Amino acid sequence: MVRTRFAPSPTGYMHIGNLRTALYEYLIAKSAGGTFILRIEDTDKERFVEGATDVIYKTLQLASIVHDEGPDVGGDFGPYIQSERKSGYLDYAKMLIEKGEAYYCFCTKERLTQVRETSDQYDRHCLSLSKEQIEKNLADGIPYVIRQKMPTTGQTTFHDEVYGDITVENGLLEDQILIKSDSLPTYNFANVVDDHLMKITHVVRGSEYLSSTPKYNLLYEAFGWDIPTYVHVPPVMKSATEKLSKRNGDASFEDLIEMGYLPEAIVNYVALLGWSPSDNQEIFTLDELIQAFTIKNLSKSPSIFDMKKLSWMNSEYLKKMDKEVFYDLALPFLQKAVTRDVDLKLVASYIQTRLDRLNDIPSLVDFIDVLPSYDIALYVHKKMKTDETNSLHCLQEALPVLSAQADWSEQALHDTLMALIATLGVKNGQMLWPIRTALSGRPTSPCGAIELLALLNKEESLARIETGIALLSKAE
RNA sequence: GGCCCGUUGGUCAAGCGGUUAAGACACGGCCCUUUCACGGCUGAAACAUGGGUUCGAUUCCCAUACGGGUCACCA
Repeated sequence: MVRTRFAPSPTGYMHIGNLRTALYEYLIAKSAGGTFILRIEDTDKERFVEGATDVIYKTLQLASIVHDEGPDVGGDFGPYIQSERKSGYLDYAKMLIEKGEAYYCFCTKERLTQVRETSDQYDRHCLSLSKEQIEKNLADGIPYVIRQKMPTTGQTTFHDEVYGDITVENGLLEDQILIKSDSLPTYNFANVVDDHLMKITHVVRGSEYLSSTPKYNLLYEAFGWDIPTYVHVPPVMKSATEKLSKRNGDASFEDLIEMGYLPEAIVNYVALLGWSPSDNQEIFTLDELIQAFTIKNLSKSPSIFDMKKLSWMNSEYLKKMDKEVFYDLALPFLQKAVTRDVDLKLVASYIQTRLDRLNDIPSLVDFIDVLPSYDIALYVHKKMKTDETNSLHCLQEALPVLSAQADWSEQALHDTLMALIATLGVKNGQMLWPIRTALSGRPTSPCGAIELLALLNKEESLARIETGIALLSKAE
């Protein structure tokens, strides 16, 4: 039975790399029919941020990465918040002391900084303390930490599913602290104990933990516990040399949502940053990801987050979306930009295929409310064979005909204009391009001249065409 | 600095000793279209460098370069 866990520390910010790690953990579990667990690692009191756990719940929920066990949903291996498991860690550390694998250390911080000036490792000063001295120190209430006793010779080799076998010299490993002087466990220690107690089979985490993994192994061995399968994943980068981070002000998952990206699109994109399927599929539902996911297709090297490709993927999701669903999503954005009485459902159908993000909607449709001031150079279009002069002419011809038009339906407008075009002997574009321009005041619009006429009402259409005529006449 | 890891087009990436070195994003061109977009077609663009091993290296080994990580009573 595969069991994975996502073990964030609540800092109030869920960056993309974190999200991806959670996703991979989820996928590894689910692709094997296993269990995905959420555990909150809050052993650092100083870094605790109020409400940060909620950010984690919210993000996972939005991303549809649902945990089977966790602080909010419970489970057989709780509590799932480390600060609530506190007493247990000390007992386990003492177990190690009895086995001779760990020892009390009473060194002061001052002494430690002094030691570090001449050595890059702790000098094991307290390892040689006699039993009596230790008892006395303890009885006197002298603050202590508990350190793991590392072997000084030999090597430790561990296996990682993505990086392969990695070997390090034991002599390089410091006697790391297991229990801090506040009696709380360090992250590394709490991790090992909890992963074992929660029966975690696959430890999935960022590659920055690769260097400390030998220490983990030694800890498992000291306890006589089974070593889990390690899966280290490379970081998500902002550029070749910078990681994506809060410090750099880079977008978090929540920020991306706020920018108008769909959670499914973000999850899909992020899955492909560092993992690839055996075929060339790119658009995946979460279920399809579960089906397709394999650890062996995980990449070793860092990947740069590309907003452009995310945008593309988001537009793919938008395009595939059911019309009604899209309309519901788009409506608030449409209403933000358009107050005129037009068929917003129709507008939504025009913009659905030409949109990267929902937030781009207002700038696409705000011309409907107010005709922007524009340069008459917009009337010049080489391919349409239009210039200021023939544009003016066509608009002048169209104005009376449209004024006389009673049926303002798209079909009727189409027939009328086509008849006019035939009468005048001009090309379609020479009539339609100027009208489109006069109505939108923009180089591009979500639809063509006829759709625009029908969309805006007769009065407004005629007024805009008159504005166009006036502008062009002035230039003559 | 020691140790560990990484390096295929601008970006994401496939590749697992013999390939015309896939595909996607972005970019250019063409077609379609009343604009833009969508869609279709198409173009340019890559194995960090140097040594080995081998009949043959992008693939294996070793150096070098560059980049990253790690060396805490932080996670």
